Parts: sequence; C-alpha cells; structure tokens
Amino acid sequence: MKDPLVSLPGYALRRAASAMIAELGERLVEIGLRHTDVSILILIEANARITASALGRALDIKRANMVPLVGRLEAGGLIERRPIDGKSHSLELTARGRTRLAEAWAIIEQFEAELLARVPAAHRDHLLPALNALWQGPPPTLG
Amino acid sequence: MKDPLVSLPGYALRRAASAMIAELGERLVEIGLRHTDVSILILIEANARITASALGRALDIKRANMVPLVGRLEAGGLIERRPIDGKSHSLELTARGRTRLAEAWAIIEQFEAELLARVPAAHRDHLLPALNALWQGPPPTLG
DNA sequence: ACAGGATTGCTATGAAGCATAACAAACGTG
DNA sequence: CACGTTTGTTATGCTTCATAGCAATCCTGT
Repeated sequence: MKDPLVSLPGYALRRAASAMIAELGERLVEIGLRHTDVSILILIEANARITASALGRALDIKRANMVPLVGRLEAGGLIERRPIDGKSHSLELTARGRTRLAEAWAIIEQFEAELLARVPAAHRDHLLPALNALWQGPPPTLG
Repeated sequence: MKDPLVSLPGYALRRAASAMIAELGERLVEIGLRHTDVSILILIEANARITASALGRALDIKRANMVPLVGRLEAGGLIERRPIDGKSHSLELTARGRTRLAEAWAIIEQFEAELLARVPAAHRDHLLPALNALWQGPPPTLG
C-alpha cells in the first residue's frame, strides 16, 4: 500500500509516541502504575515539598486533572499530603512510594535503553536534543 | 525546579508529540478537520478503492473506531462509500473531499516545515529516520 | 459443493486523557 | 485591608482508544 504519511515527521512523531506509550504502559501495569503516575512520583522525589499545582505546571497537566491523579497515588499509600499553609499542600513520597518508584525506575531505564537501541547508531544521539527542541524550543512566533 | 524527566527520550517523545498534535489540531480546526481525518483522506487519495478495515490497519486504528471517523467524513460529503461486494465498501474522495484535502495539504506542509525548523540544523535530518525506526523497526523480541 | 474459519462492518460500552467553567477559601500585595 | 491571584476541588463534556459480541459475507480445503 502506498503511504505518503511515513515521510511526514509529524506523523512519525505521533505514531512513535503512541507506540511507545502503549508499550511502556504494558510494562508499568505490572507494578500498578501508569506513565503519568511515574512522572508525578519522579518529580516529587526530585522536588521535596512540591504542590499539586506546581506539578501540573511542570507536567502540562491542568490543575483540575491533577486531583484524581494525586488522589489515586495517595489512596495507594505512595504519597502523602501535608498542609503547607491554609491553602496549599506539599506532596511527599511515603516509604512505600519510594520503594514503588525504585521499581518504576528499573522499568523505565530498561525501557529507555531498548528504545534508543532501536534507533540506528548514526541517528541515536540526535534523538533527544531534536525532540526537546520540538517542545521546549522558542515559541513559533519568534521564528 | 529539578526535572529528571527531560533527559528521558521517552518522556521527550511524549511531550513533543502531544504539543505537536495540539498545535496541528488548532490549525486544522479552521478547515473543519482533525488530524486523524486528514490521515484518512491522504490514504484514500493515495490508494483508490481502499476499505475502511484496510485503512484501519494502515493507521493502527481499530475497525470499531473507524466507524464514526468514516461516518463523519461521509456525512460531511468528503468521501463516498461504494459496495465492492456484499460485505466490503470502497472509500473514495468526492470532489469536495479533494478540495478539502488540498487545503489540508497546504496546512500540513507549512506545519511540517515549521516543525523541522525548530530542530537545530545538526539534528534535523536525523529526526525522521530516528522516529520511523522507533515504530517501524524490528519487533523488540528480535533484538 | 459445501463446511469451517476468517473478514467486514457495526453496536455497545468502558477506560483514560484532556479541556472548560465555576466555586470557596486562602494567599499576597499595594 | 481590599483586590487580584492562587489553590484545590467538583462537575461536565469531548476525544481517543480498547474489548466484546453479532450478523452477514468472504474465502479455502476437501
């Protein structure tokens, strides 16, 4: 079948991402987490006393949508919420959360290694900087 | 804020893809299409008399989910269904569909060019082959 | 020719991600 | 201390994607 789509970087980006997310999801389901959960746990570990709102900003997830995500992690005993002041809560990993995150890291590192291994060596080192330029780069109006 | 995520290719892939899809969506909404619609129209144009099931296989969209997609394109007068045999239908662009697709192509080409322009020149040519290797590459069990 | 398995198109349904609007409570600043 | 902002939250809807099941039709091997 003729497929003009494969020469479009945008289409390749979408297919690669959705295939990757699906496969990562399969692996993470074995420790009862979703990829979004893991990104939240990682950011909490790296930033003690962060709030849900700040997490949402970093992950590009709306405040409203953080509620069920944080709620589920708390219900699972992986994180804890402590009041910072009368309004905000700080999120911190519990001992259980730290253990679970270590398991997640093992899966993630294995997964990322396999991901890179699929890319021909000649292109491999260009992938991360190219991808980061796509979403972290200067706003389109500057170009 | 410390962000260990940005050094993970998988995370960068996800963020880049979702930012890209959102932006493309904004542009396509002006001609009343979604990115999935466009990919369907493109494949129909390139493959006369293709069926919805075959389209689904090419685009990695389940048969069941093709129904509303094809239905909406047909309702909008962009494609036509003709019975091939008692079971299958061939999809073809209408004149209106061809016109709309031409508009879509103009948007897509502009968009893809801007996408690539955001990637530093040193990495630019590596992006498409690297991405295609990620999802078209050999099955993981072979490695 | 025909039986069995595969394919097609479809309905129904649920999970997940993401968006908006609205709200009360609390914060921070001029 | 009043006003604009921020936080956490509820409610809601849309889109994407997955599964299960079904009837009709097809293709293939015998």
